[in-house]
Amino acid sequence: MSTSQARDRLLASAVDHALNAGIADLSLRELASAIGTSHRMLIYHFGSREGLLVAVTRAVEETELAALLGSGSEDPRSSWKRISDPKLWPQERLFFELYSYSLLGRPGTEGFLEGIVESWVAPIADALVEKGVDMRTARADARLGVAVVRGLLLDLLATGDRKGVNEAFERFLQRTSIPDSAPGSDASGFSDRRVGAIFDRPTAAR
Amino acid sequence: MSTSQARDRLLASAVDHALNAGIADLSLRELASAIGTSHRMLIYHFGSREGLLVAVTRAVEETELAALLGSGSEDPRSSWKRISDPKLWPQERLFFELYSYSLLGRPGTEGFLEGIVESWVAPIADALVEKGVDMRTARADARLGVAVVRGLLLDLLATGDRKGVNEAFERFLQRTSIPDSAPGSDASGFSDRRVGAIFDRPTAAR
DNA sequence: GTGATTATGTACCATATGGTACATTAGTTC
DNA sequence: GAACTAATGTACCATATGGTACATAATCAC
Repeated sequence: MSTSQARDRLLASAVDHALNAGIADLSLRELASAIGTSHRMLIYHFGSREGLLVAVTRAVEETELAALLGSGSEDPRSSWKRISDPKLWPQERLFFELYSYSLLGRPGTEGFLEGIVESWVAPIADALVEKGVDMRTARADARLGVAVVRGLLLDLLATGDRKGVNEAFERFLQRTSIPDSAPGSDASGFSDRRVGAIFDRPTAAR
Repeated sequence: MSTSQARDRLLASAVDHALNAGIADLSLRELASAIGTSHRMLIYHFGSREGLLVAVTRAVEETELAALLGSGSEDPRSSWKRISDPKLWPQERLFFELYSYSLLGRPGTEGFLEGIVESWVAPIADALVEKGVDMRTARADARLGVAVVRGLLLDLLATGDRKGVNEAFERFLQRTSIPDSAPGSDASGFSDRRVGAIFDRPTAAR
């Protein structure tokens, strides 16, 4: 195993290829010839097939976190629009593929599930707490929001029906805020007009 | 390929084994020895590895529909309680595994996505419409509900944290103006007496 | 019982796989 | 330019895989 530029390039290519072809039944030789190298080189740089899987898994993990938490504060519609953009579909498909491998304990993907919920929930919940929502409710709401996003992404990837999925997301928003009516009549953090708090990062302190 | 009792038994065993071990990297020989037969027999009864995959996929599909839509009308809490029962986890894990394979176009799982959203959404939406919700809203709400369930299942499978996930689901119910379950006054649409409709497999909007 | 169909066992094959041994080239350091 | 290390190529190996050929047993029809 090595840590070099060559390795980095190879990894980038490998991830890129996995975005389109998946990673399940990918043999070293297939992958190698697809990205213009030899299976010998993959083993040289990653130690083994499993080592490669680990590397790809970590890369996807990081990309996913970055991509889905977005940059800074956004209103939820913008967040959703960005997240549900077809350009990200391969990334998300791969995410779910690795998710299921990890659920099955497939070697090389062990760490993938660690914090896969918490790393999204925590920042969202924190933001809600800052708005005065009690911690318990905030966490439940955040967790629900994450589930909605992931559930709708699954739908979107399967059906490709952006319109229908967007309407469902819209309903989620409508139901979780009290548009224009008396604030304070709902204990939910979502009752804030700026529902986007859900997607704020912790660092986007306000 | 054949259609016999022997085949049925084999299929049942295969599904059962797949529930624990997944189906991705399952070789015919592994599976065969695990369920007490020979890889020769699997090929005899299913034609090929892919044929076996198709059979298993279909079985999982059916089981999933039956298991998740439940029997008869229930209030949403009961439905969720049943669906999120640890006994069903292997089933659901396999469901998500096949979901991701199908997303990747893996041979043998092609049909899996067909109606994978619609077959759940339609009956729920119908129930909502019968309660006076307009069709468009009903469909959006139903779709959201399906996403919530699947999203929370993903969470549950990864974290095993029933308590936390249950709280999130509870928040969903609270927000959907579903009053604390008075049976019959259930506006969630998760209760549906016409379960048979489920099997009229409407085709998905792809 | 006989004959046919179904079911299973044994043995094999061509192929692909992950991994290794060993040699060779390209770069960098001194 | 010599010495050393990183990078790559060639060739190979043991193993596992899906699938097949062929023989054999079991089951059932008549």
